[in-house]
Amino acid sequence: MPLAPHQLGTYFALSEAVNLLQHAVEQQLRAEGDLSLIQFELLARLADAGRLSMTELADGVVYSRSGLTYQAGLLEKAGLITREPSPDDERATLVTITPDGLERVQRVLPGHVEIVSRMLFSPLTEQDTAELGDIMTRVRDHMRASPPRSSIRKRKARDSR
Amino acid sequence: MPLAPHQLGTYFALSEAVNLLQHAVEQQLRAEGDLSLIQFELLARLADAGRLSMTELADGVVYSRSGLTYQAGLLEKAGLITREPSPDDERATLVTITPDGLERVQRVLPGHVEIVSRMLFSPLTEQDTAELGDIMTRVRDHMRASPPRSSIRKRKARDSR
DNA sequence: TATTGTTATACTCTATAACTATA
DNA sequence: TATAGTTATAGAGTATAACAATA
Repeated sequence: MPLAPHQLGTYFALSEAVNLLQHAVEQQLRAEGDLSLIQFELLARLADAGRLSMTELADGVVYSRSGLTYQAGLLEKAGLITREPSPDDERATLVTITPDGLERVQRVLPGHVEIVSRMLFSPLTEQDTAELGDIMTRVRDHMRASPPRSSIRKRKARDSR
Repeated sequence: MPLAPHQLGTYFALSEAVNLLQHAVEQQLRAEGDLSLIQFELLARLADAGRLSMTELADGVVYSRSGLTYQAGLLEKAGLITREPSPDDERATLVTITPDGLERVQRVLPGHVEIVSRMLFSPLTEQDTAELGDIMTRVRDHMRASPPRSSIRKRKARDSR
């Protein structure tokens, strides 16, 4: 089924707007907190959850395990997180945010929020925001429920080893 | 002004969904056409416009000039575009898509469209799509009209040299 | 055997600054 | 002086495969 013309326009506007927003946010995080977007997301998740295993931390960040190890290494070297073996499962590593890490998140959060408010929400009514949230929540849940073919391929390839 | 709770949820759903979609699209473009998303976007713009200067090509792709030169170098080496000096303005470089480049775009387009249809649009009604398009078009135009502070800083820095 | 995580490695991408040439 | 584009270079991010250790 080909895309209808209005679908194409919707897709382009969506991609372009999110790219512009992410680009602006990356500049802000780098300037005010010396953090990449992914590092901020990891810290924000930890600030919310307190302590997570590497696998839990990777969930939702769409990341290879080695990539997460790399980023965790940077954050640990910067003193923003600590890693320790889990007592429950000795294969697992528990990641904890440090006071410095919390301080860093709090430092960049106002600027982050200000940009998102100004760029994304300022031209929207409350009803727009609610509709957008409803639509994108449905889309996200749909995507999470039906993984792309690449994941299926990977699972099949792994299964047939 | 802090974000209202429902704004935060909207922002997260939006970011996460677009990230998942882009990740899937990148896998598909790489697998079926050996192209990065940016290379595909550049080729698609050229397929539509036929011939563009480097500056025109950069518009909308949010890219440093050197980054565009790098990507154009890759595409030219792959035989998908050609570059030639402009007769009108000898500083400018005109970029043209080759028959091979067009063929490459056409090769990956069906898979691309299929993924976007399945991941983004399949859980949406026509009205959802229209609303999403309307909202994101407004947001995108707003972002384009009011550039982020970093651009202002750059202009001011340049002006005061 | 499967899972958790790390390491080694190679590659891609991106940004900055310096540079050339034209307007 | 400003603009179009390239180059050199350095750093960051990413992915794959091989690996060790535990479940």
